[in-house]
Amino acid sequence: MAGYDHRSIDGKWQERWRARDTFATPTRRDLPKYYVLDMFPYPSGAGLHVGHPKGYVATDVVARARRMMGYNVLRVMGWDSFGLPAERQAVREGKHPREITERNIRTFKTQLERLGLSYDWSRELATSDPGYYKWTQWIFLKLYDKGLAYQAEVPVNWCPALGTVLANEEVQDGRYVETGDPVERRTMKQWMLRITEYADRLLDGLDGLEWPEGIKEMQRHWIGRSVGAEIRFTVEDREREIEVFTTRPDTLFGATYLVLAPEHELVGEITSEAQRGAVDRYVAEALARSERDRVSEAAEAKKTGVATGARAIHPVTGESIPIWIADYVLASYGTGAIYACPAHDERDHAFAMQFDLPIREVVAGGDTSREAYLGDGPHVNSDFLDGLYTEDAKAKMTAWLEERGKGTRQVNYRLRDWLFSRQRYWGEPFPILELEDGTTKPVPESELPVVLPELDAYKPTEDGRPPLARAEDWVQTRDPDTGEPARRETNTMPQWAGSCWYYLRFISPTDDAQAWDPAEERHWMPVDLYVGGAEHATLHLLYSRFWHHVLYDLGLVSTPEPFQRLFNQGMIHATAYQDARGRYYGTDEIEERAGRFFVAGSDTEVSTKREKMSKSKMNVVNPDEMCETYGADALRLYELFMGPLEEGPDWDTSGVAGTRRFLDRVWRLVVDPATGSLSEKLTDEDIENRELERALHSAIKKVSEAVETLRFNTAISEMMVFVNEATKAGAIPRSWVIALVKALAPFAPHVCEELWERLGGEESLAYAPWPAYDEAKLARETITIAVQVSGKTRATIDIPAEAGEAEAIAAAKADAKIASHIEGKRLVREIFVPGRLVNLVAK
RNA sequence: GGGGCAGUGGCGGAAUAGGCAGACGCAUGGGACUUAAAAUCCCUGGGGCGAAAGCCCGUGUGGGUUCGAUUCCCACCUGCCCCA
Repeated sequence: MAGYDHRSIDGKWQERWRARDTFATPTRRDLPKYYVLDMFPYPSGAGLHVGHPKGYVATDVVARARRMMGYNVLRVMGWDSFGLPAERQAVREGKHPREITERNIRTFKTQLERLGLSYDWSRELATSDPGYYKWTQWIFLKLYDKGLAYQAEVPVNWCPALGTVLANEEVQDGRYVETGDPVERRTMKQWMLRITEYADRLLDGLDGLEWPEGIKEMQRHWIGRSVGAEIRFTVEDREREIEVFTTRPDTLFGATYLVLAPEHELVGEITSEAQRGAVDRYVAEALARSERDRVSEAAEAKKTGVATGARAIHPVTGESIPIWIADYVLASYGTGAIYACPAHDERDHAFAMQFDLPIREVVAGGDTSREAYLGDGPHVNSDFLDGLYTEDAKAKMTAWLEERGKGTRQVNYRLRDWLFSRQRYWGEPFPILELEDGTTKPVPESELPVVLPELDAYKPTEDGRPPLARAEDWVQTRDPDTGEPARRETNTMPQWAGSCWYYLRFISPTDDAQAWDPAEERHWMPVDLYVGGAEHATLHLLYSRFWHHVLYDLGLVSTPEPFQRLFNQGMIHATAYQDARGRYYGTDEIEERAGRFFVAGSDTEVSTKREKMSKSKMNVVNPDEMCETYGADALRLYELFMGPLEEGPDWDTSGVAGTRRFLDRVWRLVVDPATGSLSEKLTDEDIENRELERALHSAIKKVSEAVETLRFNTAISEMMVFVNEATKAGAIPRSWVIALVKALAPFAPHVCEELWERLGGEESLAYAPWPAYDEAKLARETITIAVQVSGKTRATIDIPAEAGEAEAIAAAKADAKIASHIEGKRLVREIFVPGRLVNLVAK
């Protein structure tokens, strides 16, 4: 046996950790804390593939290393277990969603356990557990009490086939992306959360966070704060005003017409009789198009629109200008109306050209007859703004409007309030009662949780009410305060709800009396490191920050922000094979012939494409098989060795064989493969091997830094360098090998525990002190530097590390090769870069 | 359409306050050991010319700055992500 037997060792140590409760969260409070968190998964029926554990392995390395460094570590895992897929699977299999969910969780957990991840499983939680969602409902009541939850008639994406509202991202080209069922816009009464009230706080809070700059930028853009003015135009011959929002009040003198969104409430009222037919037709057409389609057109694309026949009074000049409707103006942004300044806005310019409307330049610097000029410049044709540049002109115009009551400074957001209800079964019921007089009333805290009723069908009712309406006995209840009849709310919360606060529940997961213990919360929060996919950049991370800010305002948590540091791991890719009809095939169904790929035993040619690993693309690799063949440690190591954590490289199973070979080499440093006892090479005597010792300290340093920087791939290669050299060495001090085993332990805990035990270590090395490195041992006495002649490297020379400029240049000139290159030439410059090179510039 | 990130051997990737391009691993080829294989160990490992020493070219393309550019600047091409 040239290596170790992972089949017995993996199981042995996983069993010991379990039996000894090795990863129980520490209760002592005199150590610095470290809360490292994975974005918890939705337990789908497909199980894990090797792409999933990448982030979990990274956080496990951090958690294990931090424990050895003397930190109190909180390391936990749970399940985002409410959601539509389980409900659909339940319908297909004729089972209860709870049953499906529990089965999927068992599969996920078994798979994760095989990887030896150091979770404190006693803190496991699931958002669909009544003991958990009791507190989700409790937080909803806090939002409700604070006036942040309200019901409103809002336009939604309604899918008649599914009988539910869909999120914007689930709809494309008027169809549900998964089933292709048509989706229509419909106005319905929905629960909304007033996230817009926190827009500024969510924006400002980003500044202090250690998040990838790109993610912060995405959140800023999503919130989309813009400062401008709301300006009131009077409709000619009517007692009506139209409010428009603009970020460029400085261009008001360039306004030559108004545009209303087709849905604008005044459209019907102000349209002239002559235009009514055209307007009605246009409005009907516009409503059929999705908002996404309407805004996705290029700014200079052909515009459509219709004049209403009405006119408005320019608030500054008193001029009469026409009012149009056009679908490039959205009802949901600003006031649903704009004034058009075609000289300085691309869309307005395209529109004005299309319908031959006047273009009036008010900012000098471009040729506005040809295209909109968006740059800055002195204002012209603008009366009291003439000569001013944009910034000053904006301020002056806004002040002018405010003084005369014709407008106000206004901050506008792209962010909308959060549509918070779904017409589904498998979600949190709202703790809300509807009384006979039509008013709503929260369920008292003492009555929580409002438990999901048992149902045997999960579709909406025949008349289109949500599935919970089927539970008549549950819906019909009584107001616990008055005993009067009441009806329960039959909508459920969206999947985002449970994931908004799970990191807090991990602090006190089994507490029945409170959502979390305040003293514990003060100890553990904020999350020090949060690792997960970038696909949650806006929604999940914005929603949970919103809830957390509210909880902070209520004095329920001690920090305004939940996640101090965020890191996005990349998604692993693999080759996917797809035929002309779009069907995917697994690797085992494909054969290669003459450089082309075919479905095995057929003439069906398939194309190859690099895709994110996914069950639906048939390109997954199962981690269980990797653990079976190569062991959990080799898999863990490869997940991190394959590239930087944020990248998404292609999976290559032979790479796992490579990391396994490395682990076998480590094993053989300690264990003699012939005898099975400790290697004869290990010695307790001092050894003079500066290079090997240097490699050891360099590896320890690199790994120590990686715990902070998360650059694991280069840290692993540094350990490989040491092991390669140690393998060649005749004898190695036992203490050096012990230091390596400790540094490698967070990556490959099973084999390292076993080696540690054989080397005489006691209990577990999970809490063994982290090895120190010595900068002095990293220094070299003699270094090799490059010698260039006119910028081209011609030789390398060995010089003492502390050699100065004169010494180095003299040594360079003394080199025979260099001498031949500079012979007969004049040296015009001599450059010395300490530790790097000498460059002799010769002519 | 806008913004961001990236492009390095057959492959994943290393190296940027500008300083020996290709660490480490995979795949490849050769050798040792072996009856043989597996495993292990050693060597090779961007391209071209050359017997060799060595020389020339080479980090998407084209320019620029510099003694010196994978790294900085400009333009372009390609890919991915986000937004629209």
